Amino acid sequence: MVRTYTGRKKTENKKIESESSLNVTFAKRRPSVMKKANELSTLCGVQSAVIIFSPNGKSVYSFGDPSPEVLVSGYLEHHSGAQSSQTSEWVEQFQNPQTEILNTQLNSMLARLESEQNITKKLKKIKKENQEKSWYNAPIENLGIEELTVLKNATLEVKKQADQGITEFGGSRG
Amino acid sequence: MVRTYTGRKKTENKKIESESSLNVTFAKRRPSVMKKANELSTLCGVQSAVIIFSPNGKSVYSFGDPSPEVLVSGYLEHHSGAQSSQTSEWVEQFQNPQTEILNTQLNSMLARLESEQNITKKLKKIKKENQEKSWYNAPIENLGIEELTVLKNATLEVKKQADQGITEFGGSRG
DNA sequence: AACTATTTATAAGA
DNA sequence: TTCTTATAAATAGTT
Repeated sequence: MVRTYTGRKKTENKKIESESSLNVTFAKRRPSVMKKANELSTLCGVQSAVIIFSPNGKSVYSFGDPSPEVLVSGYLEHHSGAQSSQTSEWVEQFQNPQTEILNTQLNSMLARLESEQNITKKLKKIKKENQEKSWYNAPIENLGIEELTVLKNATLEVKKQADQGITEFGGSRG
Repeated sequence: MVRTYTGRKKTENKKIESESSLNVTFAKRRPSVMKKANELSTLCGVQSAVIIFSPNGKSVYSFGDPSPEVLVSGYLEHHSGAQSSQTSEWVEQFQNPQTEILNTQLNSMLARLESEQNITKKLKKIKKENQEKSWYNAPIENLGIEELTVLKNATLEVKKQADQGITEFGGSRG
């Protein structure tokens, strides 16, 4: 048989023109970026977050260890205080006097946003999805990064709520 | 000669115990995550951001197309309004009535923080680093993700300021 | 810090 | 579009 298939070619460095292949590439690469970030967090015990918008800009995908919002908050806070002294040294910002005040308010608001999230509601949603898809019974290796994030966060939430006597998650059993 | 080297072993899935090898792994993997995000942005024309804290938590590395702050702002804004309908559907938050008000204030503050950054100061810093390292003369392929980000952002800034008659960047010539 | 054997990630093709 | 496969990249352990 004649074999015309030659495997992947070397990388370009510009936007993919064909919209269909662009979407295919996006679908393949987006989970990989998040997976890599997750591995880095796990292997090195560091906090990381990834935020990616879809090609049409209408949806956003995020990964965060801890949650993206918490890490984003920490990121903004970090930039308000001591400057990092390594690679990101070139990021010069939030240095004006008034900024400190603004940042205090900002963090306060982020904290309020955080606390306003109803954790119980979030857990109900997760539980509902569990019943529908039962991905939690699958081998860890087969889970997507989103499911792993849910699992990790859910575990933390459940542990947190367990201390308060709330045990709604995982209560269903036939 | 006897060859005892066997190449890389299969992956684990837990935190690296040895602090030294943890740092080595972090140093190897962090740039890769950012490179992948940058490729995704370039190839697919999408917005993305990565935020990674160092193992000691004292420094933060970031990549953003556009800048991390802008994208973070967009991310927070996105979560305040319409819910994404795809993979990140499970992210339920910022849904309370009061949240909308908070978020408007938040975005307003972020905008102020943005504008308070002195772009000229940033460009001076970049220029100084250019003179010290001259990475801008190296082939694009050899540049790290941080330098590429600087280059990209600097290009945009210069273009923006050029419209205003400000041309401080790139003014030195022996 | 530089070097290789392998493991992963993927661009195309079927 | 999902699956397959050759090849490009990433990287763990070694030196």
